[in-house]
Amino acid sequence: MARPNEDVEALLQEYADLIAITGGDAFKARAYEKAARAIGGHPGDVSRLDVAGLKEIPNVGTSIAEKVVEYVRTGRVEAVEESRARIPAGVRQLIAIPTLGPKKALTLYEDLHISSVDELADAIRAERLRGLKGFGEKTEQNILHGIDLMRQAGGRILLSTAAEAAEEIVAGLSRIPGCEQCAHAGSLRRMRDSIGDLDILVAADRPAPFMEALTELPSTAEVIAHGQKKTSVRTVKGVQVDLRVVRRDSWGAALQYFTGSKAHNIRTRTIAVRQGLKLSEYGLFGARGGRRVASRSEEEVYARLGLPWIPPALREDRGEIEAAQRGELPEVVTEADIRGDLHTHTDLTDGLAPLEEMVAAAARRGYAYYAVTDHAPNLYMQRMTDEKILAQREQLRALDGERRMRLLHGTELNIGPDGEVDWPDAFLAGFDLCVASVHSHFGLDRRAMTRRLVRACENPHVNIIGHPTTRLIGRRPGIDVDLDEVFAACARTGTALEVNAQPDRLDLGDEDILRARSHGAKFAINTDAHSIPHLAYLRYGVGTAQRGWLTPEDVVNTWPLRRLRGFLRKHPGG
DNA sequence: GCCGTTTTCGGCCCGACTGTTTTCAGTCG
Repeated sequence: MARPNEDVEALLQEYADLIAITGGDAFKARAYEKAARAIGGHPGDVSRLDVAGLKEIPNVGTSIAEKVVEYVRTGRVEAVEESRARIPAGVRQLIAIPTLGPKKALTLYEDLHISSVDELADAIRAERLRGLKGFGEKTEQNILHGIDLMRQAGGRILLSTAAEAAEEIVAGLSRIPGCEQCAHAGSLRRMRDSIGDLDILVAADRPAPFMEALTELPSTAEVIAHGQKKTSVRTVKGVQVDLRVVRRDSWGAALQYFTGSKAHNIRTRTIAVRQGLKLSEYGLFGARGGRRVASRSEEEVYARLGLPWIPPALREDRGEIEAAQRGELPEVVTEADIRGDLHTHTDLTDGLAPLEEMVAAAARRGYAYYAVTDHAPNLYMQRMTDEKILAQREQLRALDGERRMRLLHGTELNIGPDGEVDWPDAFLAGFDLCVASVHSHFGLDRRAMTRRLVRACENPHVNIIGHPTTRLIGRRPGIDVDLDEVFAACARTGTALEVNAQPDRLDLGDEDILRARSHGAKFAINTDAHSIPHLAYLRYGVGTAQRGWLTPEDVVNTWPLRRLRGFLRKHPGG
């Protein structure tokens, strides 16, 4: 089984949804949700555990442990199958629509026999929802808007989903004899925030074994096209994968070509033409004689065009060609530059792992420092208190310095509608750093929202604006705010903007980062980890930062601790 | 369904907001 923890998490979440839709015990549904999250966030491989081992995971009891074992052994769970038989899959799709939950979904199914998003959209247009209990005009509009949002995502998948699928496929194909090189290309290699399909590239003499292998992978659900040079499949998770096999001596040109972007490639091909050359996926050729002048590596291809190698994340024709020609390409930040994570949670609030386990996992990543920033009291459901956070601080101080990693005690404050935060100044002064984020009142008008965020920046204790736009990719647009004013305020006050690495956030996104950087703002690339596996999401944040042209100088958590502490004091020039 | 120095039953993160109601259900964080 490929990604057992994620598979099990998805299955239990589905069961929780089905229980909720069928009007089952809400607490039972929540129990499955909690178990799903716990298993998704469990660092070990759950497919290797027996019932007793599984029960040691918090929120997993006998019943769920037995279902997990049943799933690992047989690939299915009888109880889930029974629920699936009662509720069509399309009904479950309905609750993915923002503002539409399980209760409304069941009403739509029972009263109007609606069992897909398309049917729902049609029914609203045909005014079939009129008179349905609990459905008014505004509800119809909200649902239609939610459906629009979903469709805008256009079947694109999250960066993390794409990366995990690609790595699995690359690993599988790399094992085949005759594989000289294998890698992913396309928008995944450029680390876009969502991915349409996967491009996998192999260098080998004989394409056939690789084409065959792709169609036979356990993750392959459907073969879309199966040819000599290209094979396309759809995975069980609905991701389209295009595989191309090239000869080894074309590897560099092919990788460059299939990495894109299209706009970047148009520029490189134009440069080739001006030099009397022709660039294709097979190589860089003399236009007349067709003699191959470069193709083995990307470096060689770029060099022959008079350019340094350009990091994939920059290849969007957003000025990287010109910068490269001037010799002014940014030395973009890499994962190795990051010295610590400045936004993380523990099980004191909604994280899964206790403090000492999160700290140990962070230390294993080789960080020089690490900040714990659990939620503040105004996120009421987390039930934070002064006593709890102070007790955590003591516990954290006791762990400080183990394995040479320094610990910072922080919190994630809630920015209220007026820009105020949870605690008074005197209490905030006790933290090493404060992240402040918008978690409510998403609908303020632009002026109020802008004033709100600027006020947060002006708070002398607020060091980082967490997930600044609060967008959720494919689910919720960012808040309506004058970002330029916020970015200017960040630069003026010494408040960093977060590049939140959670794959469904990636917030700020690349274009906003570029704008913020032009204001002179600083950044912090943070995982917002709620479990140990989340610490590895850092790479998606780094990729996003690279797309925003950030260098280590721009990113405060690449700095040595001493310099970071100076920044956290927010004194001008500090 | 999970959990327990309030334990084997009876709770379960709590409150705000929205839209539909006419006193509250549903959804969200």
